[in-house]
Amino acid sequence: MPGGRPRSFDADTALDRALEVFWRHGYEGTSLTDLTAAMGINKPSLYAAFGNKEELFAKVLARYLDGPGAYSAEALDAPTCREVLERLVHGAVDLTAGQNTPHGCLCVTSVHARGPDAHAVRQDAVAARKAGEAALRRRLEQAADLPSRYEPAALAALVHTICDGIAVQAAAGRGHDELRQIGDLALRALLD
Amino acid sequence: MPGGRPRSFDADTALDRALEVFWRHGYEGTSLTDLTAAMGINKPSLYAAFGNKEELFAKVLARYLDGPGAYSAEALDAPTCREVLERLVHGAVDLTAGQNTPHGCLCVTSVHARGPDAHAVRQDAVAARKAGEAALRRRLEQAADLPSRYEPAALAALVHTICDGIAVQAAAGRGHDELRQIGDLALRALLD
DNA sequence: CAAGTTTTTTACCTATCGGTACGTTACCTC
DNA sequence: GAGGTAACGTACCGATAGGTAAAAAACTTG
Repeated sequence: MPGGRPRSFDADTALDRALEVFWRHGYEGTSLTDLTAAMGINKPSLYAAFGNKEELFAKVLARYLDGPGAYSAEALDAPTCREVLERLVHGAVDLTAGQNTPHGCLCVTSVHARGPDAHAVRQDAVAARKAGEAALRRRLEQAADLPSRYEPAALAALVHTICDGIAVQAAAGRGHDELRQIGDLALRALLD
Repeated sequence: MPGGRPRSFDADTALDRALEVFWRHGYEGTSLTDLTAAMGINKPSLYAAFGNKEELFAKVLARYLDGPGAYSAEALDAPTCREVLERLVHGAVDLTAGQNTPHGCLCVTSVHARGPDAHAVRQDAVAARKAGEAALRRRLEQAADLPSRYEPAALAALVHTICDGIAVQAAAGRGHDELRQIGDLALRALLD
């Protein structure tokens, strides 16, 4: 029964192109023209495949979270508390100051999209951030080796705050190696 | 010789209104209509008094830095190293999660304005951030009580990173009291 | 009061924004 | 091959973006 002209582009690679653009220029700094140019499709194709700009961004954010941002969940599988935090901090540095990717974190830049049309987008980013922190808190609650001076919730919040700071620094132009040193210093202060 | 119609508004209070709007909605999320409405003047008056949107923002940023942001420079006058860092961190919490001001830091949100028309604005913000960190580094270099495990430059960078993280958390909706606890935990980890 | 100066107001400019109507093209099924 | 279906390209929509031209209004100086 179905038929119809087949799609001339791959939806996943198109999403990856959109991710690159949103990541580099932010939600508000990205126009539909930027998107269609990068994705290699026209506006009607974009709308048919992904909905409007907001919905496209939601799909892009999801792809970001379980692509480049997947380290954040995977870090929780590390055996020791120290290793979990190391992987989170080092992962944040690598993600936000990578060589072949835009600088900064999509989830952090999107929190700062505060124009009238960016409400939904900001909410999406805030929700993703809350989920990530809650996961870390649960991991720390069940840790046998958490230093006794820390409450899980408080440490989880602080670690996420430090990772946010790293993302800001990366977005402001600080390079990977310098950020790595900052991260290591933070880890030492927290755990030694 | 000079004469002319007198200005019907006060330039400084108009700047304060513009600051409130830019702070709340970001550079890219703020339109000239938003600005003129908040400032109580029309566009031609705005252009005559402050130049274009970019120049207005630069003036607003300067006003922000030595108004709400002045704590950052004043903190350096504290007698002890610990007190300097305390005042910086607590100041960041109060600034970014204040009751009567928008949440977040203008300087941090502006780093995330990455659209095509926001180049100059982003550069302004980055420059202000660099200056602030350099001032802290110099203060720590001349400190007699800097814990020996720290290099001044590295600690300055880390403290500013933590303050950036606090600003992000505030922009994402975390409240003042929670942020204060996060800041105190960071201070304890750094200095105890 | 007249001349000169500066601000204010209104109305408008072009470019671009996100989003869509519509006719054409390419495919599958019969 | 004919008919149905879905994506394609083009050309367009109203709204709004940042920015400005020009005349009316309010002041100072002579």
